[in-house]
Amino acid sequence: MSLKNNILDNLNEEQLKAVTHTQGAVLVLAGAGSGKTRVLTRRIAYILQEGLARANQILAITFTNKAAAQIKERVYELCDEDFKGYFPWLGTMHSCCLKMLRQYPEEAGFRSNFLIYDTDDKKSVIKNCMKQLNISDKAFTPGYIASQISRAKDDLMGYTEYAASNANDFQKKAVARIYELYQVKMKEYNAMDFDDIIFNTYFLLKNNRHVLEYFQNIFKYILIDEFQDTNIAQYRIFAMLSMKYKNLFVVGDDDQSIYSFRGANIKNILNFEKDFPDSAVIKLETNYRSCENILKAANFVIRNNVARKNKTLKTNKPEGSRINLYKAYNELNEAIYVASEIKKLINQGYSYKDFAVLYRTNAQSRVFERVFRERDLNYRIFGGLSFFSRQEVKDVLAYMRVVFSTDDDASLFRIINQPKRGIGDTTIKKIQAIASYESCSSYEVIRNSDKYDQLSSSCTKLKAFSDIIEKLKEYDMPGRLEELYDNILKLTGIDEYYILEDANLGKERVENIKELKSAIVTMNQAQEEDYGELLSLAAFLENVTLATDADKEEASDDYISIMTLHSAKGLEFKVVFLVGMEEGLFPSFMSMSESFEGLEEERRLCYVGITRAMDILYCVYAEERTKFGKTQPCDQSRFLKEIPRELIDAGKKAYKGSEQSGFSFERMFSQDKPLFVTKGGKPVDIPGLKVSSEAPMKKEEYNIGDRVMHKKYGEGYIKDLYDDNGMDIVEVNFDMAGVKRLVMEFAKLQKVK
DNA sequence: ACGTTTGGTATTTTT
DNA sequence: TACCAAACGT
Repeated sequence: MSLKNNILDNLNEEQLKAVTHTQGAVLVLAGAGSGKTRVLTRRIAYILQEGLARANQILAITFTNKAAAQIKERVYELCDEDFKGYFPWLGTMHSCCLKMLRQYPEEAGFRSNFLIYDTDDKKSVIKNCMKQLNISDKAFTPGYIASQISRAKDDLMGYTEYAASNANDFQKKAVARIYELYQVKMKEYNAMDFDDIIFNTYFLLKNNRHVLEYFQNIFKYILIDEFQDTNIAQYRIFAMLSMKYKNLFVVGDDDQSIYSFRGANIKNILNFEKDFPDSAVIKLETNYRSCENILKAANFVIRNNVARKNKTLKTNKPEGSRINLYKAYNELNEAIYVASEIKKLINQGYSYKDFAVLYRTNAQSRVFERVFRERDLNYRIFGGLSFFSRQEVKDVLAYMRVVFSTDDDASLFRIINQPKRGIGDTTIKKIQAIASYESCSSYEVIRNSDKYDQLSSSCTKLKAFSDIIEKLKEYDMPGRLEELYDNILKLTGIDEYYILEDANLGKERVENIKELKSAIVTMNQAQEEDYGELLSLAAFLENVTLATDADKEEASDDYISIMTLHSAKGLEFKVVFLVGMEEGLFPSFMSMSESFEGLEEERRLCYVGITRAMDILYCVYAEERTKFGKTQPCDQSRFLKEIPRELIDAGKKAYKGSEQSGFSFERMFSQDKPLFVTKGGKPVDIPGLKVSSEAPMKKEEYNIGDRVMHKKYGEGYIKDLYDDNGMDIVEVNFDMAGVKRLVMEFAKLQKVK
């Protein structure tokens, strides 16, 4: 392995120690901007250079996809040539654990083609469980149940333990029942949720000695980034794996722990020192990122937290400008102000990529998107709902998933009537009842629907559906994913269906599923280039659920980053705008109602936000903001008050321009609803004009061009008559209501002379 | 079986 | 507001 010789250049004493201390466990407490990533990547390169391990004997864990990509890139940069065919295990907790599970699915209790369920899938399974158990979704929201189950798994509690430890709690006993049924169903579906990936990996290693030993022998070096954000289950896994070589290296900062809502546990740091009593502890306390004023502000904010190790970061950078504070009228004015400041700074020589707009909630992104687009500013919104979670994309993916695994009921019932093929709720209930009685999969019932009397009426439709799936299975082969995609569209006609359903929305949907195809093509190419092998359906589906949009290539890399404070962790920008700094929004109302711990976590989040900035920091809040459709007055965030006045430049007055008014004409006129038109633009029922409900119209009696009368839509001309999947459809162009597609059997049209 | 309307409700952060 | 489920009518 030949490496560039600068691996140890430009490191301070502590950093150097962290890089070169390669014997035994190491705990690095790294403040914000103290060169954590640099240490991590150099250490990997150093281990390789010294020949202490081959690349594939190194396991490096990050918290987000973005961080994994970044570290990968930097490690590759540091190493001149490739890794001689060996690759380090470098990825998120979830992707690395999944890799182990894929290697030993049977030992983990799953069939090899198990699938990963995302949050949506998970919620829909929980909903079904609640229905089945007759637990009203008013008692608990599915979201609450989901988080209870997650927390339990984070603490390695299965449903049995959960039930046992909550035996006296009436409500939690109900949760335990749902938890149990949920796990039973997931097993039937041969599926895991995100938390199961971790949970099952733990028990895979714990219960299978040979598997544990296999991986213990592989991983000579284990590195974990963002250690403060790991939960108990995650920590246990990697502690177990490193018991042989004991080379566990963890980096973290208690002040940046912002994921306790996901079970992250500071106790892990204490456990670490207990489990590895000889561990070296290294502190990185010099910040190389932010100007002094910014760092001072961050320190002043974070010192208000009670539960923290006392430390103060120092910087060697210049004082810099003071923190800009701006009070906007409302969220629109806020976005306009940010846009104008960005334009101003761009004229002074900054470029788009130097800016980040950070907010507490994804919902805040909208205004920025609109305003930036109007002003031709290059931007990119991270997070929010990912491309792969759009309805239409999920539809097509559901076909792919069912082809891959017919046990996947969540996907199966998503597409069984999408596009409409006349299979409704009643039929679905029957199928599920039969499946549980026969203890086979729902898909098997569908495929053999002719054998069940209860399904006689829908058997033809069900067969037609399963025939499509069976035909598609032919393409479940590495390298044939594009064909699979093409045939899904061809055999289901789902693209035409979207258009038929709603011409405008449909167009957008078709665009999106076309983009899915280019995603397939891109991933296929990447797979060939990186690994010299064809992309399998399994690998594709996994990428799609586990990867967010981090790996989506952008045409230009010069854009303003717009994202939540959470996604900004680990990143840095020359200019940062912290927007929506208002009580109730940030700190969020939810966190304040919990406990003081919730508030402290918000404060850490604020600390993370401030320390993202290198040169200039803006804090913006609005006097009033629209929340749930209502305009509400806002107070500035308590965090702003924690920054001493002398660090703040509040001289920024309201943005002077034609658009400054707090009263928004734009909003007033952009309402969808016209003021003086009858409801929905449709004619209102006129009393006295009754249409007798006669026998259903017969196809033979009508022709294209006939004038007909409809009870609700009024009069119009028949535009088209045709058969759609066994249903007679009539399309009528109504004078008032426009073109409507009606099922002849129910339309009850009357001929008009 | 499907489409539309209505009424009720939720509203944090991510793999 | 925006989204969803149940109710209602076709």
